[in-house]
Amino acid sequence: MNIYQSAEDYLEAILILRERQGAVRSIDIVHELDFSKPSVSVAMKRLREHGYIEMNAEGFITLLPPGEEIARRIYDRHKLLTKILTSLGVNPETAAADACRVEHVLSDESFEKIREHVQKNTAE
Amino acid sequence: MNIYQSAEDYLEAILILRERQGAVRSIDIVHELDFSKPSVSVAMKRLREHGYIEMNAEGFITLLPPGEEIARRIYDRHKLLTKILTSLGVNPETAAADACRVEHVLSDESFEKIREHVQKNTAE
DNA sequence: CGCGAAAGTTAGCATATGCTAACTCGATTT
DNA sequence: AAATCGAGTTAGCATATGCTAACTTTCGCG
Repeated sequence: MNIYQSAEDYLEAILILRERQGAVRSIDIVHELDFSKPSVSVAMKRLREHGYIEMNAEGFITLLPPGEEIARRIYDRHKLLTKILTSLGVNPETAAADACRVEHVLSDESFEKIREHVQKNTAE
Repeated sequence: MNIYQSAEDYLEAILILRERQGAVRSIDIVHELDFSKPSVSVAMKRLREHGYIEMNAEGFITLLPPGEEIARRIYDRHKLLTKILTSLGVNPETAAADACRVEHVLSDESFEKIREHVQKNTAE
């Protein structure tokens, strides 16, 4: 994986915002992640240059396939982690905040094992 | 908590080395963490200045109470995370590597819930 | 028309954290 | 004694990632 952790966060935020409200601009990400406009602007420039997103003349952002894939992967992990933590009794807000940090650093293998575990214990 | 993540790693490494071999010098940390000598030297200086460790004239390092507490906390978490991941079927090496990263970012609450879960499922 | 707000950008900066190069100092080896 | 080696340090650098200040551009409104 040759992408920065911050890029994963931005791509995930774009996906979340798209699901929530349809169209996504930089300013929405500013509010979602509580970052400054320049930080988001520079990050979007990087994502554009790497082919992860596209921005049209009005500033609306779309995920290109590589960006979509990363966003989806991270967001899936986010939901999975939130699920297992809340199932252990962790407060949903804390679980979501923890998921935001853990989603970037856990190996594929661990995610798969957690997924299997959740599936098994949800199937009942 | 007003300590850097890297400081947690260094303090944990000191504790691990102490348990493994008794005395600890900077050079041991260099080999353990696979960092350069200057990186470790500068980090030890910071830990010294913040009262987390002490170094005698020969360069031997001891954890002062605040450093010991942090090291112990992180190391406990490391072991707990490794345990739960391996119990889910994750390869021990992968589990340990994941634990190294997750141990810094998970909330106290999540750790406690994981601890309870492990205890319950180990008691049988 | 011209003012002001909203969105985006550029420039310059700060911090955490790693690195290499090059030095000191003491011990060991030739 | 001179050279070498091992440990530690300092100086200077690189990168990821955030920020503020200040600018442009566009658009709606009085």
